[in-house]
Amino acid sequence: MEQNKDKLNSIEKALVTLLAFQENQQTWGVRELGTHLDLNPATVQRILQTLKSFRFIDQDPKTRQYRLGNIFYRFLNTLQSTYPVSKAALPFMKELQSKTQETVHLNVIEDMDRVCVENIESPQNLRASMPIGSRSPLYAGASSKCLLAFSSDEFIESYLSFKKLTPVTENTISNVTRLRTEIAETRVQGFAISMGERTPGLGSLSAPILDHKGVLLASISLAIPEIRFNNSDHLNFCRQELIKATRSCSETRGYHHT
Amino acid sequence: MEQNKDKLNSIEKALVTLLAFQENQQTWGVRELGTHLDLNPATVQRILQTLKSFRFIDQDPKTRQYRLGNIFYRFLNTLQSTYPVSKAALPFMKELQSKTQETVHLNVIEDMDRVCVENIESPQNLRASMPIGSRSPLYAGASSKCLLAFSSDEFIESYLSFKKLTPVTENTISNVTRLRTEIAETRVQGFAISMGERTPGLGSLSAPILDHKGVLLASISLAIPEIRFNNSDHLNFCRQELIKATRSCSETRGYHHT
DNA sequence: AAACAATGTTCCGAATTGTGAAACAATATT
DNA sequence: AATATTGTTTCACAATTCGGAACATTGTTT
Repeated sequence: MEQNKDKLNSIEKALVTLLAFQENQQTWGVRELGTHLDLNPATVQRILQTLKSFRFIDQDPKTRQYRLGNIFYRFLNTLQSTYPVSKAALPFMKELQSKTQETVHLNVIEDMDRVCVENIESPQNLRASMPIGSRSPLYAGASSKCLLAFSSDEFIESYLSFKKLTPVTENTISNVTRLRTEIAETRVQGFAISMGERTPGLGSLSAPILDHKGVLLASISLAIPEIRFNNSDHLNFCRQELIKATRSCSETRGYHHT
Repeated sequence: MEQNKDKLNSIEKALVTLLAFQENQQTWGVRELGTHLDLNPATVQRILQTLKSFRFIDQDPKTRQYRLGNIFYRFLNTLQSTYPVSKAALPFMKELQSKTQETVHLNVIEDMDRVCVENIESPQNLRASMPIGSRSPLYAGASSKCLLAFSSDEFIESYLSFKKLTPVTENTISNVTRLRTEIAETRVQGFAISMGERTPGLGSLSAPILDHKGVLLASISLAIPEIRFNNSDHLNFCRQELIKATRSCSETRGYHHT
């Protein structure tokens, strides 16, 4: 753990500790976490006790292991008030779901991943699911590709130069050259499309919300089961309504179409 | 800010800083936050910069003010994997929504409030909305009263002895004696019912999920628009299905009905 | 049941870091 | 343009944090 004059080391350790609690390892013991973070167990113990006293961390009485505390639900509420695009997009998403009868979700980029920040599920019996908080890499699925395509050139280059493409499904793009082609196409078309790249049997369409400077804010996406995705009338209708919704929403953010 | 040998002061300050970002004040300036927390501006600045470097905090380039970072969506994902009741309840919630065609939501107690941790919306045009993360006091609405009623006696006494009841709507209970009566009734009936206490025009039913020791884990609730709430056949059907769902779910947690 | 291993927790002297007053840089207001 | 307000940086000093070791608790093996 390297020293840096701009950051408080103690707080840094606490944040790194919190970030250890992920979907792939939800619970940690003190010594286990110490090994993982290269910190002395006594140090970890103190950090965990401080986090626990504020309920950022909870301790299972049975196993004595530590896990994330429920207080994090509080921050979700704050986030949805803080970022105007969520609030702005919701009415357009509702109308879109009403017209298409498909699952609609809103995504943003967070730490080089796509993350879902709002969703409205399809009322149909066969429907797609996209929980708030779910993540995927920026090359798997229409939402991700759309977000990547409408990001700044700097971001795209930075992402492509370091990111190793690991396929999510057999349909995922795993070739940088191919991905660059998709990015270029997406920019021209104004939307992204995919079939089975992230979840087998599930297709999606995605289009961006842009601000008054043309900067990407988020993407609205439709998640469509394959059987309905393969109906070209339905797919075209969905595409048109999606473009309409994202354009209208972008205009509320000051974006001007030329 | 009191000294305590068990907690790391620096980390404590960071956590208190994060907790300042709430729905009622989403953005803070450095000096403003310093005044609010009774900390020197230079101290706050360093804390914010550390939090920012991990993206727990974001700075609006235009206003230079600080707000919560998107990374908190990451923790929501972890939470939903961590707590078994969420995963356990989801199939029962889905079936309940299917049968009743009403909005179903799962709630837990967090910091003396009810907080929504899962939801499945009704497919009907007139439907109730209950976003994940939304909160209310433990005396307003069926979910809250259900959670309170099935909490430990210690918790109930502690809550009632210090909490000032401020009405949410004109139908909210604002009298402690009345609330105690409702708690007793709820315990006997095994479910709670309310009409317009939290949101005008919206009724709800709620029943608890209990573990093998009869300890409260969460409550499953149906949110029903008033027009359908007033249909007694529908309401009775909903109640029966709700009780069935929560009992079945409790049994998966080892609860035994006598 | 006893012995051993592993884990969470606490203590205390040494080492390191965090703090706040003041100055500076950037932006907003008059 | 001048002034006020805010975010940011610097540095000497005070305060806190750290880690090794011991202790307490729980789990596993014999």
